[in-house]
This record gives sequence, C-alpha cells and structure tokens, in this order.
Amino acid sequence: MSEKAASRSKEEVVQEYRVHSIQDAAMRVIARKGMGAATMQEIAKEAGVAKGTIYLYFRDRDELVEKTFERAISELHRRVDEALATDARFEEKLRAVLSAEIRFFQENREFFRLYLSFRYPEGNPQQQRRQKRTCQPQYQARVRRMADSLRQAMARGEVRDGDPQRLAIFIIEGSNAVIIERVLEDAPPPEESDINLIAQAILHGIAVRPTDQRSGM
Amino acid sequence: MSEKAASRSKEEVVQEYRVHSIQDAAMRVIARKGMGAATMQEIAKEAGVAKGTIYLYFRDRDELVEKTFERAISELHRRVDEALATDARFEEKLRAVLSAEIRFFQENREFFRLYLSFRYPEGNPQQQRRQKRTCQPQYQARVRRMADSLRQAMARGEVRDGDPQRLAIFIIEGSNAVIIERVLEDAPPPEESDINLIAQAILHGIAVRPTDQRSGM
DNA sequence: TGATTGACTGACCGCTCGTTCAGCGGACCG
DNA sequence: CGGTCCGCTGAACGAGCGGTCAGTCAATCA
Repeated sequence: MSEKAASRSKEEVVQEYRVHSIQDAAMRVIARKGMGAATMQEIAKEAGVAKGTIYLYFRDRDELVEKTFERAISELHRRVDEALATDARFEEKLRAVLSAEIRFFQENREFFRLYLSFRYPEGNPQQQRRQKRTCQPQYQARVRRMADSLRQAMARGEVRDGDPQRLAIFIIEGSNAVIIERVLEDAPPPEESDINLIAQAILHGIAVRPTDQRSGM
Repeated sequence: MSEKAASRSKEEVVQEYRVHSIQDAAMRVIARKGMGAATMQEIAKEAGVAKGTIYLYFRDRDELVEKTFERAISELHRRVDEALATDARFEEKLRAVLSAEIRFFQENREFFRLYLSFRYPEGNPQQQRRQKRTCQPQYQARVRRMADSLRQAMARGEVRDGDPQRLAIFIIEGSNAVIIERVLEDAPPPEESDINLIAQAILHGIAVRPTDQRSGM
C-alpha cells in the first residue's frame, strides 16, 4: 500500500534534501567569504554537487540567496513570535526574545553575515528592488512586532511614552550588536549574564539612580 | 621668492584636489551602488577623469576604498573625540557625541554605506586581512573610547557598574541605527528630539519608574 | 536484456570587471 | 618656434563570474 506513495514521497524527500543541503552550503560559503565573494562554483563544491545542479533547484543566484535567507529568518521570526505571544509583562517578553535570539544566532553562527547583507542591501537598483520584496519587509516586520509590544507596554503603563518605532530600532540593533559580538567570541559568558546586561540597559538605562540601592540579582 | 615655492605648491594643490575629488566620487558611487557594485569605470566618470587616471593616484581599487574610508572616518573620530575631551558629566558628553554623529552623518549622507562595508567586512581572507589593519582598528577605537568614558563615569558613580565593552557596543550600535534611520528619512524630526530620545533610553531606560514624575525637558 | 529516461555533470560562452600601457597633446624651455 | 616632457587617456587584455546545454550513465521499464 505504501509502494507508490512511499516512492513518490521518497523523491520529494530527496529533492528537499538537495535543496536544503545546497542552501546550507550557500550559508556556509557566504559566512566564510561574504555575500559578494560567494561564487556559485564554491557553493556547489561545498554542497558536493556540480554547478549546473544548483540551477535545477534554483532559477539563479538571487533566488538561491533569497530562499536561503527566508528559510533562516522565518525560523528566527517563529521563535521571536513565540516569545512575544504571551500576556506577560514587557520585561519577561523582552527577556524571552533576547534568549530566543541568542540561541538562534548561536545555533546558526553562519547566518549573521547573510542577515547583514539583507539588512543593508547592495547592488544596483534593479537588484535592490528585488530584495525589497523579501528583505526589507522581513526586517520591518521585526521592527513592527517590537514596536507593537512597546505600544502595548506604554498603554499598560509599563513603559514611558516615546516614539515606538525609533525605540524598537534602538532596542533591536543594540541587542543585535551585543549578541553578534557574543556569538563571535571564543568563550562567551553565560547566556543569563548577557540577557541581564541588555535587559537592564534597555529597561532601566545605565545611569545610577539614588533609589536604585537594591543589588541586582 | 614665492615663484618656485608657489609653483611647486600649486602642483601639490592640484594633486591633492585630484585625490580628493576622486575620493569624493568613490564615496558617492559606493553610496549609490553599494561597495560590491561600485566600478572603477563609474567612479572615474563621476570624478570626470579617465579610468587610468585613478591609477596614477591610487595603487589599486582596495587602496582607493581604504583611503577614502580613512579620510571620512578620521573626521568623524575627530568630532567625537572633541565631544569627549571635556570634563563634563557623562550625560553631557553623550549628548555632545550624539549631536556630532547626527551632524556628521547628515553632512556625509553617502558615508554610511561605506561605513557598514567596513564594519562588517566581506571578501576573501586575503582582502579581509588587509582590511583588518584599517577597519577593525578604527571601529574598535571607537568602542574603546566609549568604553573608557563609561569606566570613568562608573568610577565617578554616574553610571552603574557593568561590562563597559558590551555597554559601549550596545550604545554605539543602538544610536547608530537610529541615526541612520533618521538620515534616510525625508523629513527627520529636529535634532534635539532624537538626541533626547536616545539619551533618555541610554541613561534611564524605557521602563516607567514611580519616582519619574517630572515632565521631560 | 535492451531501450528509455532524466538527474546530474562540467566544459564552455558571453560578459564585466580591475588593471595596463602605448600614444596623445598641452605646457613649458631654450 | 621646434623639442621635450609628462599628466592623462581609453582601447585592449586577462581573469573570473553567472549561466547554459550537449553529453553521461545509473536506475527503471517493458
């Protein structure tokens, strides 16, 4: 009974395996060489296939890079959304998001080079217009999510009023920078330590306050 | 008596003018097209000279880009250093630095693309090793300066204790992101408004505090 | 078992890029 | 005014890229 079905499924599995192994190879090569210097030849070699094979699964280089980026970023967004989907206080949400991001970038160390290439796209306007459809919306969705959480928290009186868009950008990029720094380190401190540092800075700032005499945990 | 001296000086002036106009052209083209897509042909056209002429003043493309970056970033560092060179309280220093950065990126709107290319360098290891000498030290110097100011402020009891390196990265990248966002906007809000937003976030965080009942400014 | 298929290959093509260099022409000298 | 210099030019070159496609061969079919 599973004869035909299994056979068809097997082909699909093989296809998916090929697609994923090429995407993984692309990610590794881009991480090593940078977006501009990553050639189809080297990606193919890394994936253990011939250059022409890639074109059986992806229209061209742009589509390969685009799909590779989307697969990774959607996983990050899934985890961040999960962290934001609770009714907890803003501080708890923030800590959950930071934890999710740290783990994600730790598990996907190669991803950040690709992430940056899409965050600040290059290429001629034609290429950029193409990327706008996938990269900018992805990033802006992230900013919007954070901004929405901030607005909620402002409405609840947990967070001071202020431009949520700008604050979201400040929080995301500041956190990102520390997380990337952390991921690039040989022996990073415990996850909790960096989460505390970032969350403290975001929530209460760095200035000493007279009322702030409790020793932090 | 100024006959010969003037003539020699005139040649030097012409040389310097050529060098600078080529660097300015490089900056504009990189801003338009991105680091990878900026060709020598287009830079030459933008500068109003022939392609070969560039090679009379720069060994190769790498040297042109490197020198162009250094000229711009050293101007930014000069202004930031000036802002940090006082004995003022940390808050005043921070505001002065933010003001300097906002003005710099506003006056050099083309620079940020180049800045990012050096902040997260691409290319093969050979090219990267080359860039390490100029880009990473430049960025790390910036982080170090901020970290030093933080350490001072901690010693004076103005700023809570915490890893100065990580806090400096958080502050610089968070601010940068907002400033770049601001520079890319068509009608940015008044400079003071963004400085207040960033300084507030850095110094006192975003959380509402019971003791924080004064209306801002 | 011979025929057929199609996933896979890699030599090849057209193109663009950074870099070179033989030659041009205006400025200056004697 | 003819000769020399030299800053400058842009056609030409080689390297290296993305993308193509005729050919290969193991798996499958009849």
